[in-house]
Amino acid sequence: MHEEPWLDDDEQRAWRRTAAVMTLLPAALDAQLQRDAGLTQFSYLTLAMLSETPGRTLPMSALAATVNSSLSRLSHVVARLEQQGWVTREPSPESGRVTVARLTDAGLEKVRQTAPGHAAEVRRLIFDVLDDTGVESLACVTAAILGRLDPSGGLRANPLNRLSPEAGDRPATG
Amino acid sequence: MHEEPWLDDDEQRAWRRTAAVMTLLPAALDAQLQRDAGLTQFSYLTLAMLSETPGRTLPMSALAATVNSSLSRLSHVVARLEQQGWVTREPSPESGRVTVARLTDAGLEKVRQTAPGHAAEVRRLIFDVLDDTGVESLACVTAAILGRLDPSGGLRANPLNRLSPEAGDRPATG
DNA sequence: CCACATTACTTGATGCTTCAACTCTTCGCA
DNA sequence: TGCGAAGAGTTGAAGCATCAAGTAATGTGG
Repeated sequence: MHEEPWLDDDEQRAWRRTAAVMTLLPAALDAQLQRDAGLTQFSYLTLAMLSETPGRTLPMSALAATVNSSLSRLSHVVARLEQQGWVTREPSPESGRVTVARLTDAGLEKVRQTAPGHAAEVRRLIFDVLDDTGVESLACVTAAILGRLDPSGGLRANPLNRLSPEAGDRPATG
Repeated sequence: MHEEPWLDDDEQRAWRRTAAVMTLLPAALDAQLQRDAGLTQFSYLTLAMLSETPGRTLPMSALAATVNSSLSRLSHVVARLEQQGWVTREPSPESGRVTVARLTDAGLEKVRQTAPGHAAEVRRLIFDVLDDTGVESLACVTAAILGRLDPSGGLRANPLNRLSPEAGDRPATG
């Protein structure tokens, strides 16, 4: 913790660019998903996390932690996904106060259709412009910041993101 | 452009962390501004950009480019800022179709009160956990990504962000 | 000099996010 | 065993962003 709150020139430069990326990158990724799949980044991520889970089910709070969201936000989103037929909710047999979300077959199909295009956009916007050192830098810097944002590690710094093929799931484009 | 849309393990790791940062960092910065000043990051940025401009006035479209937003979004936000008494809008004398936004004295005062706390939070969440190399890495990586996001450079990759003191404006905390 | 496209901006509707309030269940504990 | 606290989840309202459509002013080709 410094005494001086202001940023020096290098920090200033880094911060301005970071702020611009934080504005433009999510907008670009959302635009692709909206256009090609009618999904937001968040609802896609929700489906994707379920698709990675054995049994394709997760309690709402576990899912919320996985996608770094509040339970309230997730509840609203899952309600919409349920209306689309991509997710169902059932009371857990194990505890009366937990609700488990389950990805339906239609939901899994939706993820499978959407994933390649999304992965391609992530590659286009991020990894196509970075060499190996750049990727390493990005991993380091974001790890450091995440440590500060989420000191407990309770929220998933590491959400599986449905951008690598499962065994036997390699798509035709791959 | 690769043939393979999927990400390898290193890219995967970098992307997951980046996605988490893009979720959590704006939320954290918004929380600080909301709590301490009743502003969103975006409305703060709008005020801050005006405060940096000679004459504290900018046409709406120039301001929109500066803060990386659509004109529509800016118009709604400026309407709210106008209601708070921090900004006024007047037709430009130079062209009948441009509206210039002007930061009022109250608006400038608001920025001055809000800036140090916001800068401190940016420092706490980002720069306190990065050494010089980390700052350099962040600047490089974000520059590369911005180049792809905004190839024209038309949107400001470089918004002045009211995080460095103006001459003679160094606060008591500095 | 007049139609037409373009630029600059606003507005209203729609949808997503957040916040606070609420229910229901389970746990702790006396 | 029974009561209060904490956990899990939902809901409704309010705020903010986005989108499509609209107005008004200004260039531009014929």
